[in-house]
Amino acid sequence: MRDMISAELPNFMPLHRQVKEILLRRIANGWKGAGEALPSESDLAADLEVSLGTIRAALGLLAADKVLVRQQGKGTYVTLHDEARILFQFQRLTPDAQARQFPESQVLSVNTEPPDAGDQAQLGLAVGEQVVKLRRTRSLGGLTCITELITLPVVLFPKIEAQDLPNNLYEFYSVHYGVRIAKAVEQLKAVGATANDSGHLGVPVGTPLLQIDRVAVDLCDRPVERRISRCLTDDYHYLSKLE
Amino acid sequence: MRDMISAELPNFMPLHRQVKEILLRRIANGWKGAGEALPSESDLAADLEVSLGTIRAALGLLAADKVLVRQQGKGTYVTLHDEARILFQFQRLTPDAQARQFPESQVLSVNTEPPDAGDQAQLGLAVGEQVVKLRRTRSLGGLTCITELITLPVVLFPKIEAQDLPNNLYEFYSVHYGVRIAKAVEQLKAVGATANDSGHLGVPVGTPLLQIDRVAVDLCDRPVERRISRCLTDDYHYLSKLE
DNA sequence: CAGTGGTCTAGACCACAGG
DNA sequence: CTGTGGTCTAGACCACTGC
Repeated sequence: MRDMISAELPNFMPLHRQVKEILLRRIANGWKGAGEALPSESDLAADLEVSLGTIRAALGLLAADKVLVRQQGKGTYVTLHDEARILFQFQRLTPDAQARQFPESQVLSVNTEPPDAGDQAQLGLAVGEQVVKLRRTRSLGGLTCITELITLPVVLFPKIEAQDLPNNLYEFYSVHYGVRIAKAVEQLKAVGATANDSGHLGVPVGTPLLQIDRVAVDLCDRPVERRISRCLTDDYHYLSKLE
Repeated sequence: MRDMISAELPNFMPLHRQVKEILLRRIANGWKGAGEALPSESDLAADLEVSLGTIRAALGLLAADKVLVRQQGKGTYVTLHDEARILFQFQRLTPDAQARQFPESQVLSVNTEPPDAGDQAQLGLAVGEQVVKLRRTRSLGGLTCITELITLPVVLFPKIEAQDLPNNLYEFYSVHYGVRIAKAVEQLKAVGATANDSGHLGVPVGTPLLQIDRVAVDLCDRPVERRISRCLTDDYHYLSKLE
């Protein structure tokens, strides 16, 4: 078994970490789709020829990374990017007085363009590589409060201009392009509304907005989406947990 | 053993969770101070009459919660709130072009006052309970870029007005008042600079600032500090990881 | 009922720190 | 060298799910 693992993954690691990486790689390659069940612990243990405890450690790590969901008595499933999960993991903007909710979206335009310097760096693009820029506005509780500019490498998302884009993009990426968002890093700043923001949000130029510059990565930590959101925060706040 | 645990902690939980809670309670009560080493795994196992694996699971949970730090070959230690750790866990405001650094502080005033409605709710104060309000400014790389208002229940921090307050408050709380900050929740908004902000930061009234409203809790999840920071973000950003 | 994941145990061996 | 935590194993029993 150690030999088999070494063949699949040369570098040294504890066994349970190696098992984790093997399973992660398999999942990233489409071995099991979102929502599908993995084989049982004992089947996996037999398959990979390691003990149950080692398999459990690996599955536990993947569950902690939110790649898998485990349910006693049922099985282990590949995480589904349904709205509830997106809301929990990625939607940090919350109404001050109510529960978190999924924002509605209105697409403004979709264009293939050359990337700017920031896109180039954040998405790790090859020289000359083109990107798709998706502009939209979003509303929470009926009030338009976000302008959004989404940048995607055209290589990963061919012909996305022709598609009908839903509200929940991460689920859409997964279903139509096999691109699964695993996590993201956001940089926040306070900025003044531009003329463009002003028109869409109905506030004066210079109004303080919360700008969120997000880079989302897939299961293998490759950056696949950049998203700049500019949000009105009079009745909303961004929630951040430090633990 | 089960009976002994039941005596210390009546409600049902898996054994390793119970062990975790027992150790957490002991630490919160000053059993071991910040930086001190815990007994070895086998000593703890013998003491609590559970298997090594169970002790390891409990210690692993506490390490994941950053209450403990484990070092192979040395031992298990209560987490120390040194600058490096504070920087890593609580200092999310980062220069755009440089590494994270610890901000310098200038104390403006320290006063005992009645709490406002927000303090009352966020800190879970008893009716009529007084608070200490600490106002200061902070600078990163020589430039004053943050105004800060810190609110503390006077019950937990008696005579703090008379103390000389250092830059690293969380370490100070731990050493002088036995209050150990474990984690925090922050609510972020974009706001316009007030006349007060304007004076301290040297920017026009209305300049967009990032307002961070933090409530920090101790090991037992009791809120112990509220802190409202208003930050210039021209050359800084707030880093948030979604995982 | 059978099959799943959840918990607990006991014991072995390894890697590392420090005298 | 001893003692620490880190890893791996094997096997037992429990709790939950769904037929």
